[in-house]
Formats: sequence, C-alpha cells, structure tokens
Amino acid sequence: MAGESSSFHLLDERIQRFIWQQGWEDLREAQELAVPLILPADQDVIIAAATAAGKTEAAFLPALTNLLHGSGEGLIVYISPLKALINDQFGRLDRLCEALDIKVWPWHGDITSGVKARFLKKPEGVLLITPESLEAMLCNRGTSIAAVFKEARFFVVDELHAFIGSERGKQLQSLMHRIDRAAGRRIPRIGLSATLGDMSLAGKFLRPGGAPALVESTSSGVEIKILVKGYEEPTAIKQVDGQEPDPVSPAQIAAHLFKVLRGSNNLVFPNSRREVERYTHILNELCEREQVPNEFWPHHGSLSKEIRSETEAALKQKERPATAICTNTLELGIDIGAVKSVGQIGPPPSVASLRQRLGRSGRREGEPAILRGYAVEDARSGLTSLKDRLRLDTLQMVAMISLLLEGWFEPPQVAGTHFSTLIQQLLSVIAQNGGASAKELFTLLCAPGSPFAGITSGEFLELLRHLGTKELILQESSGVLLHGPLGEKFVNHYTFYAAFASDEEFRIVAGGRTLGTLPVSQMLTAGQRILFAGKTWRVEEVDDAQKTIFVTRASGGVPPLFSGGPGRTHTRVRQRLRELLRGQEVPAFLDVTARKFLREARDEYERLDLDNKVTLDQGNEVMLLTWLGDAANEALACLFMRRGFTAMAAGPGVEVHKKAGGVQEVLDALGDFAVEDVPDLDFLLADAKNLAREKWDWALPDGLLRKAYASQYLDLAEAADWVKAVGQAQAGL
DNA sequence: GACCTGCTGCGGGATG
Repeated sequence: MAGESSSFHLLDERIQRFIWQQGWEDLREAQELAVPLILPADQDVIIAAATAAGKTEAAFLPALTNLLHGSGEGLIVYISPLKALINDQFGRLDRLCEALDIKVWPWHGDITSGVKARFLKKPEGVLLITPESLEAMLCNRGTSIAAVFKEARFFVVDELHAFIGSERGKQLQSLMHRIDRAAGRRIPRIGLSATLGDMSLAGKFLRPGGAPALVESTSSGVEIKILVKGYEEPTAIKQVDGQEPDPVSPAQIAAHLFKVLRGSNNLVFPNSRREVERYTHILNELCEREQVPNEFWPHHGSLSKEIRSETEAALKQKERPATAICTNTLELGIDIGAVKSVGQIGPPPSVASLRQRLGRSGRREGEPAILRGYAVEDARSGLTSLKDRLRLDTLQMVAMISLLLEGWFEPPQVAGTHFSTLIQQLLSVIAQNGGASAKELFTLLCAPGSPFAGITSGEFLELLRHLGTKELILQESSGVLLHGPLGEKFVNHYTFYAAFASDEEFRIVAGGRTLGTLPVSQMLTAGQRILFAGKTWRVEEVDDAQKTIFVTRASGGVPPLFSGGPGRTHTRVRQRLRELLRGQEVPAFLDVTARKFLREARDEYERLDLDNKVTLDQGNEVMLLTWLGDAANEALACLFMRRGFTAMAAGPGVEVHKKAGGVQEVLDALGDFAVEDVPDLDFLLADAKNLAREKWDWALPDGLLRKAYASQYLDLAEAADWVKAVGQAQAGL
C-alpha cells in the first residue's frame, strides 16, 4: 500500500501501524480523497459513499491524526441519529483509539451518569452523542459549555440525510451553531451519508450559507436484479357475520417469500408495522407447518429493544440464515451485515427510501443487489375507484423503480420555516445563558448564516409576544427574557430535549417481559386477541394508571393498528407514472400478472382519454388530474376550499365536490385561478383548521403557523403554474 | 391502508 497511497503517509504513524495490523490492503477511494481535505481542520467536508464501511474511517483517520499532532488535548464530536449506531461505532472506534491512547466516550440516554461525569472532568478524545443528549448538555450545563468544547476540532455528523428537512435536522444545525458561538470559532463540520442527491443542498444543510468540500466515491456500479410480481386480490364478499374476510394475497406473497428467501439473509419491507406483524406471523406458521426452523423475524419501532436485538442478532450471526420483516428501522446504518435480497411489498414510500433499502443488498464483491417487488391490485368488478382502475399502486412501484435505475431520487427538503423548533431553541438558549435579550436571541438564531435565517425581526417579535401570552417566557423590567411559569415546567422535564413530538403509549407485557408499545389512541380491552411480535396473544388486563397492557399466549388474533401518516409523493414520480401510462414499453422485470396490470391500466387511461382530459366526472365529485406531487395538489385543494368548495388532494390529482353548478362551476373556478394573482397565505389558509403538526406548533400565533405549515406541506408556486398552463390550454380551445 | 428517531437529575436502597 505504501507505494501507491499518498494519503496513507499523511496519517499518524500509530494509525498507519493499526491499518497494517488490520491487514487492510489499501485505503478506499473515499478515504484516500478525504484524508488531505480533513487533516488541516480548516474546512467543512461532505463524504458521500455507497457503503457504511469506510466512511467512518474516512472521517476519523485524518481527524484522529489531527488530534494526535495537536497540542495535547483535543475533542472530536460525533453526532448520530441512533443510539444503536453509537453503540456500533463505539465498538469500532474504541479498538482503534485504544492503540492511540485516545479515549472514546459514548453519550446517550442509556449511558450511566458515571461515564458522563468522567468525560466532563476531562473533555478530550472522541465524544459519540445524539442531538437530544447534546441539547440536554447545553440546557443543563450552560456555564461550562465553552470549556467543554474549547478544544473541539471537528463535528462529524453520521447519516446526514436522516436529519435533512426534519425538526431534528433544524435542531442539529442550531446545536452546532450554538456550540460554535460558545467556543468562539467555526468548528469544521464533516457530514457522512450514502443517499445525498443534490450535494449543494446537503452542503447548505451542513452549514447554512456554507459550501463544503465534497468527497464522492464513484462506487463501482453494482449490478441490480429486479423482479416485480403482481397479485390479484379477489373482491371481498362480506361473510355471514358481517366481518370482512382476511385478504388472500398476503398468504400468496408469504408463500413465495418462504420459497425464495429460505436459506439466505434478506430484508422484507411491507411498509407498515401492521403488515410486518401480519407477514411475520404467516411466515412463522409456514415454518412450523413445514417443520423447518424459523428463519423470519420481525423488526419495527414499536417492538421492545430486546425483541429488536434478537432480530438484529439473528441477522448478524453466521450459523443460520435469517430474514427480517421490517419497517425503515432497518434502513439506516445499524450493523446487520450484508443481505442477499430485498423484498418490497407495495410501493415504497419514496425513491430515496427504496434506494436506501436496496443499498443493504449486493454489498459483497461480485454479488448483485436483488429487489423483489410485490404489487397487489383488486380484481376488477364494476364500480371501482380511479386508483384501482389505473392500477396506481403497481404503476407507482414501476415508476419508482425506473427512476431508481436512472439514478434519480427525491432531493432533500432543506427549505421550510421551522418555527416549532425555533421555540424549543429559544427556551433552550434562555436556559443555557440564564436569560437573554430579544436582540441577543435574534442575532444568535436568525441572523444571516444562522439556522433560522430568513425569519424577519417582525415575525420574531410577534413570536416572542405570543410566547409571553402563553406563559412560556416573560420579560424582566431590565428587558431580559426568562422562562415563564409554563416554560420553566417544560424545560425542566426530560421530554424537552427532543425536537419532535411523540404519542403517548401503552407498554405490552407478557409474563413480565415487555414486548413493545402501542399508541394510547389504539385502545385495547380485556378479552381481545392481538397479533404482536409475530405471535398471537389475549389481552388479560389493561392498567390505565401504569399505561400497561398485560397479555398471555393464545391462538388467533389480528395485527393492531399503529398510528402514522402517509408518505408524500414527489411530482417527478407522478410524471413518470403518467409517462408509463402513455407509453408502450413493457419493463422486462414484470411478471405475467404485473404485465396484465400495466396493460389494464393503459387500456383504461386510453378509454378515459386521460391524455387530453383534465377532469373526470365521478358523480358527486370532479377529479382534477394534475399528475403533480402531493404538495402541489394540496395547494390546489386549498384554492378550491377558499372558493367554498370541499376539496382534497387524492393521488394523482384533486377531488372537488360539486356544488349546484356541477362540473362547469369547477372549471370556471379553475379559469379564474388562472388569471388571478397567487393569493397570500393568510387569505388562502384563513379558514383552515388543524394545521399544527410539530411539537411546539400549539404555541404559535396563527399567521406563523400558517407560514410554517405552507412552507413544508404546500407547493403553491407549482400549483399556480399548473393552473395557468391548463387555463391557457382551455382558452386556446 | 400509512415510518422513525430521543430523553436529566436526584434520591433512596442494595452491594462490594
């Protein structure tokens, strides 16, 4: 290696020795490129590379060299979205750092206070921490923050894409910014990720207004093998007792999974926790019936840590093959080893998500990535919805796969005004500094280059005044802002540190063992039978005070409902879907039934003349077919609602309830929108209710809530463009 | 039909 690698020689001798001892043949491409960029610690860097292996080292080999060559003490702050990832990384880094005599400090909710106290006594080495724990540190140890981070050389943010666009991402930006300010200098930021489409957007996220150096590993193109199988669900006939019969396609899909997945490690994504339960149970029963050892394990966010660890351990060990039926809990970089194939039941939530999932397969040299898609459609019988007639689930899956193959996926949503997280950060800064003036707060959080830049001083003052009326803050006669009585209560409870909201939950306990949790909104009663953790149970007792549901093993049971909202579809996906409907080409990866679905959808598209028609009369409603993404369709629905219509975004378009004037009245409204100016948000959303989505939205003045909502959920500009284009086309007829 | 993530400080009692 020594002869070919120039970066290798830049590393500290002790690190070079460690690399030899590991028997690593040479530095990976990303490592080779990253070392000279990171070593001087004078700029931000983003490392985008296909596999998890190698990225951590690409950041840490030069960062640790910098630490070793520096003047004694120094600190690297690694920030992870998952505790599990911190535990994995601790195992890997501690081995390396032991040889270098550098301490590694894991810090999250499960780490004992003793470890944290020892770190704080001498804050040197590598700190592995979550955003929430960092928030707690700033809140509770405000006076010592400058000292703790005085010698911080780098922030390393793992799984950068998992933060972009969310409340947590905005919080993370704010935390790094506040630490920069406390330390009195710009601490270089290193972002690690596999899925970053537009690198300039990711760069803007890593540091607002920044432009980091980029390391993109041109990974050798892994071969992708794809098969999409169609399944026809017979029309349900109500049984004598009025109950819906069980659907038959899950049993058929499970039978196929059983046949093709046994003997190897795989991941299957059925898109919801409920379906994870359903499929795990069917597959477990199949193994039992065939008298073979069980190879199918459940994994989702409502299962207890113990049960999830069992599944992760089953995937990691090499003795027996194992397949996880899972949600996106297994999408991020937890170490589960390579898998042979990925199953996707129903359309994935996004192309980015599909890409991340498929990235778990084909990670060994010379092995392809294998994707099996399962598409279910209702059998045809008379009056079915447009979604059924156009086979939209199947077509959406095919559209997403075709975009994936082209290398496209949804860009990260860096924009968006996160007033909710601004409230959290205001309260946190007040805690950190024991009070602050309005001007100090605005300069720290909202000035150009700050995480909340773009918020005007007028909006900021409006927010502060409103927080005063909510008793979250109060102003001393000197002008200094402090916590109000309610603010004090919130900040002093540990739930304050997370920027995102969460449901209240019941624990499900069987014989003293916690199986997992269910949201309280999904009330269960004694005697009910449920399917949970892949097994069936009878509810014995519901303890409201202890928020616990006691269950015992029993036969029979249906999977419970969990809470959750739908994913959001991007305009590009809808447009690709329409291209598929218009086209003739039949992708080679479709099986006979999936081909049939595609043919039926194309026939229907032609029969309804959807290439030329914008409206479809559906009786009580008019369907406006925009073929735009959800954000534009929702904005269009808002325009109609403001005109007194009942309207909602529905798949590829907007469903508008007819009024007395029928279809023509809807078209007239559309014609008016085309020539009117785009309305402002206060007008458009004047009557809108229930806009609160994020944790602190309840404390926002109406105008700011409307702005926050619109910035994240509505694309008014795209809706207006569509309306204008359609209006012109109609005028030309 | 529809995801996921995370969490302090302190006091009391047991243990080495």
